[in-house]
Amino acid sequence: MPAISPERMRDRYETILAAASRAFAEKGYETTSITEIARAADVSDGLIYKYFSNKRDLLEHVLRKFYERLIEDLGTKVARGKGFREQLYILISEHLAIFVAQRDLCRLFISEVRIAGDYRGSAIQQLNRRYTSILVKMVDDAVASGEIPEAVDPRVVRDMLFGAIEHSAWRHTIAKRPLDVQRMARNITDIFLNGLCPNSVRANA
Amino acid sequence: MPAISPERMRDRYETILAAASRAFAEKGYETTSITEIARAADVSDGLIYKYFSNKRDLLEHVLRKFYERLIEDLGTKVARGKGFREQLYILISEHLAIFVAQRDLCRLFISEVRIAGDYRGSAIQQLNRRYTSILVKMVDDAVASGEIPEAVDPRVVRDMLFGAIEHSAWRHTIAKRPLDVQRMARNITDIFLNGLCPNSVRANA
DNA sequence: TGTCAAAGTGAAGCGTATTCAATATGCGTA
DNA sequence: TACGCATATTGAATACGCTTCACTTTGACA
Repeated sequence: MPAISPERMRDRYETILAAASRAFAEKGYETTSITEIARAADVSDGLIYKYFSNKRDLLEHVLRKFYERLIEDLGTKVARGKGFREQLYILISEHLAIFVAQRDLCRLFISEVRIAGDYRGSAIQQLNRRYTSILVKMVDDAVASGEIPEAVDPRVVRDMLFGAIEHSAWRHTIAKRPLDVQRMARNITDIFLNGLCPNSVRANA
Repeated sequence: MPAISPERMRDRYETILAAASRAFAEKGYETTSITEIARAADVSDGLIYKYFSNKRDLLEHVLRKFYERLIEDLGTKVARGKGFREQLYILISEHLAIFVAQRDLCRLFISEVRIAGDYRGSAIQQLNRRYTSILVKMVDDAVASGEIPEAVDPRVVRDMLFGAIEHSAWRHTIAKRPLDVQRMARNITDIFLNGLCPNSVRANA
């Protein structure tokens, strides 16, 4: 016999989450206080702790919601491409586009999630796995179909590619410089596909 | 007419800096308190604020010292290589090696420096510029000598390469998995030089 | 050896996350 | 419709950590 209907509780949860999302995205995690979030959601400070175990947990829920949508979107969009080369371009440009469309949440994710000591094994890491596995599968398929050499390790490609994209986008994010998604996506795709010195001997040193 | 000799002040400064460096590297920035650092350096809490303007400033001095040594080392080591390909391999493997030798300070750098709102224009960013300019110069020279095509934008390469290296190393850092520097350096160098699909048509979409 | 500018102290101030005892609310029931 | 009670909700108290500041100690120099 609950004191309140499940719908209302769901409402409260969503309201707090939305308020936190807006505040964190706008002002950053550290500089946003629980009191501010509480005011924005029109609840008391204490109530937040009935819905979330602490401030960090609140952040995690915010980013989880954000990430979940991303995965769906990327999966369907990449699936439309035919062949490895086209799919790679789509993945890169879509990933870059997110940095433009959701700059503040991306900044929040990169600056706050990474540092968490408990990232390993966290729900967010699970989501990251699913997100990046889209690329890993692409590379696996391309190796199987002979589009790219067997020597290529999909996990190395994954780390390199997402690192390259995020670092490139990050620069524009903090500089608040506009980011030409198409151009950058073409640049990155080109280097990944063809390298800096096409047609040269493999392996060094 | 100073109350104390400059040497002794220098000593105090170094002692506090060393204590902070150890503590931050070991426990992280947020979880280390000023009181802990003060105790480790055998001074009072208040004195730290005579040498550093605040906790963040203390962190910045720690990372600056760390970075300054890196720049010197990388510059001289890369200069030993002959030609772009060899120099690129050296740069990548040396950069990766730092993550192994100085794991904790690297983690501190990546997790704390990036997020700072005042990163742009900071002393640390200046150092980062100098560090990455080693690669930019390499690429400029390689373009000039015809080793790589003119179409390649050195700044794109810079962002991609350092992003790729750091992301790859980061995974091993947080997982506390050992990192095979030679192998990873060869993998990364190979993909950057030759790409995933060697000998194919340029540009997509 | 005395002076005093500066090094050094540490407790108080302040801001914020978190807890908890008290209160208000509204669902289920008669 | 009204009552009982589980629980949603409150907000003041607590805890903790950075920072300040009024005061004390030190030691270089005359």
